[in-house]
Amino acid sequence: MVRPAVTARPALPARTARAAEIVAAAHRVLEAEGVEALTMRRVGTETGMRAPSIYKHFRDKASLELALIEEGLAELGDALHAAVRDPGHTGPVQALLTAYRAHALAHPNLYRLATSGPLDRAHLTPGLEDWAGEPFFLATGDPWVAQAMWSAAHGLVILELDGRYPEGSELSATWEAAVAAFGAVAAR
Amino acid sequence: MVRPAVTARPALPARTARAAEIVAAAHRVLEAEGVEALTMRRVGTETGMRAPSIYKHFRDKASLELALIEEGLAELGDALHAAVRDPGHTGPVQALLTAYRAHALAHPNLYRLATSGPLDRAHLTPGLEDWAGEPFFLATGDPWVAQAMWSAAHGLVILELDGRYPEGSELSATWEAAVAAFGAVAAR
DNA sequence: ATTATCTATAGATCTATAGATAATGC
DNA sequence: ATTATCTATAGATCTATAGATAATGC
Repeated sequence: MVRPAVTARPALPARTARAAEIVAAAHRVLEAEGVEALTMRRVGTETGMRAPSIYKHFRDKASLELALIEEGLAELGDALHAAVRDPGHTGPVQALLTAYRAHALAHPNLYRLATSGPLDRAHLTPGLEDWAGEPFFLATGDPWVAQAMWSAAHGLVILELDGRYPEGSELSATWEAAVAAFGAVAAR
Repeated sequence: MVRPAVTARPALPARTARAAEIVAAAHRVLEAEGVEALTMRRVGTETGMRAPSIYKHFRDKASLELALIEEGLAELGDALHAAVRDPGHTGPVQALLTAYRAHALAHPNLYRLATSGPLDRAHLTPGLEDWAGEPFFLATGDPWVAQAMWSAAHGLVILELDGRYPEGSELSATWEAAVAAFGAVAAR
């Protein structure tokens, strides 16, 4: 369920300056070179240190990745909340889907890391996922329509990022079809 | 675009008996143990040989994976064509989405391998992707609605396979919402 | 003769730890 | 004293090739 009633963005965990630098370096490496380049060695050199030193700031690679995932969800949530807050003349469903696609295409590798594969919820900032998904509830007024629309947006985006659409695809027409479909069942 | 006018399932490449055994073994390993278990060594032992021997039958690991991807697309296409051929009392949109989810959940690892990440189209059997997606056109009557619906189905399924839905999610309600949304814009 | 298989191994990674050394804080 | 860093390296893989040996086909 995409839950309503989450109002403010949950605070991400506090970090020392050095840990924040490492996360920023990892973010740069990931976005510029892809997830297969995201190694402790590469993050180290990007930060100006050796790989083993990172372990003084992060217990293991998974916890560094989790920090990136939280950044990704927070930034995605920011973009989506902004879209439903000021939907313009198009209506909230179209505004939300347009913002979703634009954000994912602008940060493809972080988007993929944050939304694909299993998620270690036990260590994720509580409420962050709900907060990021809340705009879908705000745009549709129904938790199940909201969840279906979020899932659809993810499907459209991830297939585009993975280069999965056959040649000749008119992605804008595909997105318009999704807007029409969910616009037809949104309660507001 | 999800193209119409593809009628018969394209024939998959011919294989020697040994190559077919290797693909079958790889299929078993993948489905039972996940993609990280799909190594040449593991496929070898499953076939009763050593890893290097596989290279007499497949040029490299990627071409063995491509064989699995083609099997996955062919089996998915079979299931979807069957659903639109005999939609029952529910109508084609619901029949198709129900079949899509059921097939993916029944073969999660092969589904993921066949639909996630980049695809080496240059070596894929021509027409196979189009044929697998054709049921979406048959169910909706419009190529862009079809492509949006296929993308949405993929999003719903991949998030379920990845354990991405928050606790308390009623996935059947989410799928019903998707059925309602695309049922509202389908031209037939 | 040719093909399929085997053993052995090159070569390329990666994560993470151990232990030494340098820098910083009280 | 404590913390951050370094070098060195253990340990774990994996893909793919080289070259020898066994099995099969004419």
